[in-house]
Amino acid sequence: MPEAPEVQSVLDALKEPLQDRQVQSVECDHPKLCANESLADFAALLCGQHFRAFHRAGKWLVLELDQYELLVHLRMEGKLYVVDEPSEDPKIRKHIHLIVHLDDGRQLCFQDVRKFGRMYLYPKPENWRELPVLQQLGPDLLEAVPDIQAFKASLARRKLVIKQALLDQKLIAGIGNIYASEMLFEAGIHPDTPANTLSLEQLERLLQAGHAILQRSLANKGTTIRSFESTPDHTGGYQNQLQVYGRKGQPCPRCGTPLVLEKTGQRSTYLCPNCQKLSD
DNA sequence: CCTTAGACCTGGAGGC
DNA sequence: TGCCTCCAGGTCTAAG
Repeated sequence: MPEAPEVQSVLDALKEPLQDRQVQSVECDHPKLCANESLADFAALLCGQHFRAFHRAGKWLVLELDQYELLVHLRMEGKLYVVDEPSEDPKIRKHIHLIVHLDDGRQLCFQDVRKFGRMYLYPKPENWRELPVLQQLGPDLLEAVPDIQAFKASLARRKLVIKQALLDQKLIAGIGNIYASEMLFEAGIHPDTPANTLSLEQLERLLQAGHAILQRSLANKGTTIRSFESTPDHTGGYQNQLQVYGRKGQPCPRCGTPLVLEKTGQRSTYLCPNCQKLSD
């Protein structure tokens, strides 16, 4: 579900309620939630810690504690939010897999229908950016437009199409399936173009467009297609500005040609067959 | 090293 | 109403 703007929206919503709060106790019913600690150790290590700082890298949330970094990846449908009391609706309640009780009586909840979301708990390094999982990530496109020469070089010896390259977090971080379609449309590039055939100018146009789209989406608190909420009842607003994603058959906003849906590497891709020509 | 299919999960939507 | 199939904002793994 969430891409960089949605993750940033979640993080922004957590900062105020979590700042300097202490963990009193932890309830967790999902042994696989924390990928690098047993359930018992995970809960025990969290207890007594205070939330001290908050960061995002790509689609990762980084919650800094006194002695640990808690990394959270929401994957497709994970939600992380603070409430006075979690919902009593059993349909929601059954998907809350972690409750962290805070010293002000409020509760940090992790809710995830599909149980794809994952957390890691690591001892705090000197700098949070040294965390092993984050070392794998390419430059973050929400944060800045990366160096285009370097990006081109990273694609040079790869045999993959540009749509797939945009989704590879090692090459560039923060883009997901929605914004990949949007930025390719904005830049007028066909998703199946071999990534290593794009010119510097094309890549520049693509990443500039992508950065602007991610920033604009963040300003709207993200995109809500199915289920995204930064906090309960707070949906994003960017879905109203999507140009192509989810709009199969509707007229291209630029030329009026019906938009099409195709699969690239098992994932849906939306494009305008007229504005985004293959060949070259 | 790189690429690709399958796995991980659940629920909603649409066809019959 | 019920059953079946397909689909979903992501990423890891196993195998070629």
